[in-house]
Amino acid sequence: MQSGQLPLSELASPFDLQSTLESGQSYLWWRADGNDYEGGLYGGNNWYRTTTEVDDEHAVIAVCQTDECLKWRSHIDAEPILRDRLRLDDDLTAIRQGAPDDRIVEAAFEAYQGMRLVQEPPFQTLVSFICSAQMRVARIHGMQQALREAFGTPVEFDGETFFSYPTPGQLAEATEQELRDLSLGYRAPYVKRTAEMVRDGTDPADARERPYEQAREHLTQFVGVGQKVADCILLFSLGYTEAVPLDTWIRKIIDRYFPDCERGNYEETSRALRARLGGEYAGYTQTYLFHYLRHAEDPPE
DNA sequence: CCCCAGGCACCTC
DNA sequence: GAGGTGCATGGG
Repeated sequence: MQSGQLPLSELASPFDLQSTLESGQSYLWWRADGNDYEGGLYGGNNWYRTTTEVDDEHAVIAVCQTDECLKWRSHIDAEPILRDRLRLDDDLTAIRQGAPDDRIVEAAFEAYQGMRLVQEPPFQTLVSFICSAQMRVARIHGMQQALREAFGTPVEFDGETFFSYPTPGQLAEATEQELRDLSLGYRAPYVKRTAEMVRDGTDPADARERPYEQAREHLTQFVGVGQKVADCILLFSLGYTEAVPLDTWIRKIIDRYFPDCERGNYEETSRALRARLGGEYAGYTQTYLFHYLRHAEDPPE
């Protein structure tokens, strides 16, 4: 067992673990108290866990934020992985300066200071967002937990047994009925067929070689992936910070705050909102707006 | 009973 | 390419 502490004072910008992991970007971590996505408890001292693979070995990573630092425990040296997956080196000040000077954008950045985009493993993100279609955040997370327990590999950690996220091969071997039994509904065949594609050599990470809009188009070859899900994979896994996924919440936000960006189809509306939100880091701003307006009781005009 | 959730595949035209 | 329809499940 290894452990470490990463002083928050060494980061370029503030950091907030809970909003980063519970803002609907990633469904690949779970809280030690089991109270995922139930809100409250802001202020830290919750351990979050996930798994990773190093040289075909499965490892658990546990992380907890205190007032002064990010503490971690793991089978491996987790610091570089945390730095990467939680984008600890992002300069939020610069990102915020590139965002538009709107009341609603200011309020969102102010409400969740320190929230980062995540950068999660491509296949796991791909499956997570196939499951996300017409589904609530808490249930998407529950589905990923169910997939781990049904098809992942057991990993011992701190005297408990956890499960790795299933590999493409492990998921491809699941039957459609087994996936339906986990309440995946009509997404079950999408997950199975996509897992088969990845197992057989089509790598979602290959999208990285392409410019943004071509990368989005490339990802739609996977079954169950349309433009919106493709944008989520680009934004939350492949480092395309300009990607702006247009889901039901963002469409409400467009109606209310950016009606001039509505262009009647996904591609053009996305392009207009991307420009409106500052271009290069538009997806960062979008993620703040999404999280803020989904929880705000009394949003400003 | 209704409506909705980080939509997509498939079908017309 | 634009526009409809069916699709699973659970919560409010």
